[in-house]
Amino acid sequence: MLIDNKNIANILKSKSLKVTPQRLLVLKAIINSKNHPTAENIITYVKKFNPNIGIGTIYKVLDTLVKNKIIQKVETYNDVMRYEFHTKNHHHIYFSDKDLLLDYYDNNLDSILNNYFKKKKIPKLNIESIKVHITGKQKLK
Amino acid sequence: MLIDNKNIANILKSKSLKVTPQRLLVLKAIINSKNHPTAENIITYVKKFNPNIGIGTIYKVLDTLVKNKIIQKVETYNDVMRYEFHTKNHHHIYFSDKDLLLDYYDNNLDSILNNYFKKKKIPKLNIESIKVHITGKQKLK
DNA sequence: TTGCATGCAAATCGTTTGCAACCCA
DNA sequence: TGGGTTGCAAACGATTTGCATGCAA
Repeated sequence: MLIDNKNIANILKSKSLKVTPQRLLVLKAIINSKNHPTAENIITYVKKFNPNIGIGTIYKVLDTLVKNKIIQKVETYNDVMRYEFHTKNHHHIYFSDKDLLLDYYDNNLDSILNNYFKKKKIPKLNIESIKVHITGKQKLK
Repeated sequence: MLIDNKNIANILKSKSLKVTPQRLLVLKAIINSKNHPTAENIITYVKKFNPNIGIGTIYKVLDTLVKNKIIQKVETYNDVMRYEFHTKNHHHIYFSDKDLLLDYYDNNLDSILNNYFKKKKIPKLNIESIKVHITGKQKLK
């Protein structure tokens, strides 16, 4: 998918959100980011192109995007929020030695898990997503 | 496992940590808690038995316990820390409609995943744990 | 035009820190 | 006794809030 401002504007329009330069910038920051930017990462990126943008505005935009399911919050072990573009199901690999979180796509794994939980029903739960979180350290050699 | 102060003291001693009333209380709060208490939950519990304990002390005790792998931090989607007693590998079920996080034990699932990743090596990664995170909503009927 | 969005600054709140007094081993 | 631990209060830092102004539709 090629990303330009028109594409991003369409994402906003599809949710009946007003298209503003601030929202375009914030959303572009997240889409262009390789790995789960923190609010601080996003602020740094956005300020390069619009130094006058308010921090509060950025947080409000992030909140709006999350509420509209355009982006989502990522679970973390420390206390800063990370965000990612809302995309198809994927898993996470966490390098604990580096506090680095990578996406991991594996259709094969997805179907194994889906089949497993299709058979093994969990009482009173409608499953919406099944994600695997792998923790490890970098192999040195 | 029956838990009394002697058991908890032994956990601390096994890590060569000094046994103090504050540490006993904090650790007891976590062990007795059914589901992943926040620091605030722990503070409330502990203050019932020792109103004079300092908030800073509680955070320092939590930090010490995490560093000694007696407890661990739990990944969350909001910005408060949650803790759990360090125990054998388990998975999490998250009820998004209630912000409720439950433990899920499944040896069968564990071996499926371990076998899968034993075959499918991930480059440059020494896996330490594989956890499944299931998100869903409560089934209404 | 009009209501939603922005910029700004103050406020909030969970967590951390520094240090003197304390107390477990 | 001595070094790790505690209590306290101030500091910190990420995020939120309120409000006047601005701007997209």
